[in-house]
Amino acid sequence: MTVRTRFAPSPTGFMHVGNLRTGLFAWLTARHAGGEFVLRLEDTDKNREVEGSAEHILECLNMLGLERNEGVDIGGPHAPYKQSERLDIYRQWAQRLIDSGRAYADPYTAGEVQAFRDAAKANKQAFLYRNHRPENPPVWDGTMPLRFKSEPKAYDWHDEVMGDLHAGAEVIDDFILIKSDGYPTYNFAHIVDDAEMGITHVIRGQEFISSTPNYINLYEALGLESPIMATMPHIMNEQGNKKLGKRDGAKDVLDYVREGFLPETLLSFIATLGWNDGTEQEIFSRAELIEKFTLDRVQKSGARFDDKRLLWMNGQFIRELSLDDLYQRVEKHWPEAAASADEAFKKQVLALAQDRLKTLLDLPTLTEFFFAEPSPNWHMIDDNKQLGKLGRERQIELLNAAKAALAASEFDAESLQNTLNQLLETTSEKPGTLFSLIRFALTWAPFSPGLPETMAILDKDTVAHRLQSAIDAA
RNA sequence: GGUCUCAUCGUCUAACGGUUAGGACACCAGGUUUUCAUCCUGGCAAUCCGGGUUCAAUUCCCGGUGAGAUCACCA
Repeated sequence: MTVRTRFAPSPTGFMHVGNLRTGLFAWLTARHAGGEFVLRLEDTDKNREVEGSAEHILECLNMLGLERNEGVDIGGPHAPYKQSERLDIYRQWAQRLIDSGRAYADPYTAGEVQAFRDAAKANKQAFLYRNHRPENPPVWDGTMPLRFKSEPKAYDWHDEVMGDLHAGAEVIDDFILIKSDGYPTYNFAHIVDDAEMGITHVIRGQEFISSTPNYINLYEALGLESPIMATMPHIMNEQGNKKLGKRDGAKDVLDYVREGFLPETLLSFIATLGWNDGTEQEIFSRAELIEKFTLDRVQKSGARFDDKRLLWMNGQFIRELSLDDLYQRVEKHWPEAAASADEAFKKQVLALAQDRLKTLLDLPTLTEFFFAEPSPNWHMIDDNKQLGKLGRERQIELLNAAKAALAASEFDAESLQNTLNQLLETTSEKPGTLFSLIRFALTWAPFSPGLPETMAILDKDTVAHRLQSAIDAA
């Protein structure tokens, strides 16, 4: 049997990590088994539809490299993959249920149903429509909701993640199959589509666990075999007390990319949020995930999104990149002053910055002074505990000595290190003071790469010029 | 309120009856002749509670407690 999974988002807004992870795990399940992955768009709620969100969903999947075998963007043997274009299909399946006496028209007004609901609530009971099932429902003419005539009973079923689950007959109800606007509900449409499309593994969020018995009841009524179920635990918000959602600060996945996170970081991070391979490996490449992912190692409990860990992981991935690869990716992130710099120079700078980047957005503050002459700010030196007590006269004296020594030095990093070491001896200063002083005079930055490397890239003339500027500004 | 699910360091997690309860992030300390970072070393820190079953429970069972989900003409 070919494993076929699907990701079936509704175009009602942007994708956040919770949505995306469900899609990722469905994709991984298919890829791991050498199966097929289908993208279906569940656009049956025209009121909540948000323009542009279908494109956004595709952009997210493409960004992470979750390619499809069939789907709304590329078509396939089960097209269309957009539910709003499959209305005839749902109507045919609905007719079967009507014919077999398992569906009926809902004659109540919205207000009447609401009254039933309120009564149940006042009674501290769960609302069940079937307690109000009409004795002689009218013929369904498409202007009122069509409901499933359920056969309440208890169910035991297996879930690939959660294990063996159970629910009593009291959760089975007559849910709506087709709304009065002619569109099917999720509850009906997804079952029809999964059957038509040959989906073998239904992978979805925990919020569906309590309605699963209803789905099984419908599968039986339709004479279908239930697919394999896999329920993903929720990703929780930062406080850990609520499922992550748009209203609680869940971020657009694409925002992470805009903030300088690598797609491979996101992939590895989201995958390991609730899944691991049982070893002590912390970081996974795309290929490793495909090779190692199995649903039975998905965590049962919800997990929180930890920004600190994401930041750490991004740094790890950045450091593993080749210089050329990293260079391509930071193209849009250079400081403005770097606009006129040539590629060879920028690559030298980038090589020094690579170990310091947590996100690609860190690049400007880390490299600005390589491209533009910084303005001297002697407060930085005066405020430094070691340097401050040196006194202005001694500071100038040391900078002059440095200037003279460097003027006579070769300008590769190794020679510069030797020159600096000699200067240490002739001035009898500690590296902590002498090197810090020179570093400030050259960069006027709170931190920077190593001094010899920095000077080598800056070149001899610039170093001489900046030291003089520092002395002049004192 | 009914129903369902879950429960190991602050966080993400490993240990499918026998371990000094392991790893990672974060945090703290030290090292790599300046800073920031990287890298290395070390440290802090957990089995929700109470009963069982067992020679032995993080692990199995029961009961609490806590947390989450669901009870829509949303998905």
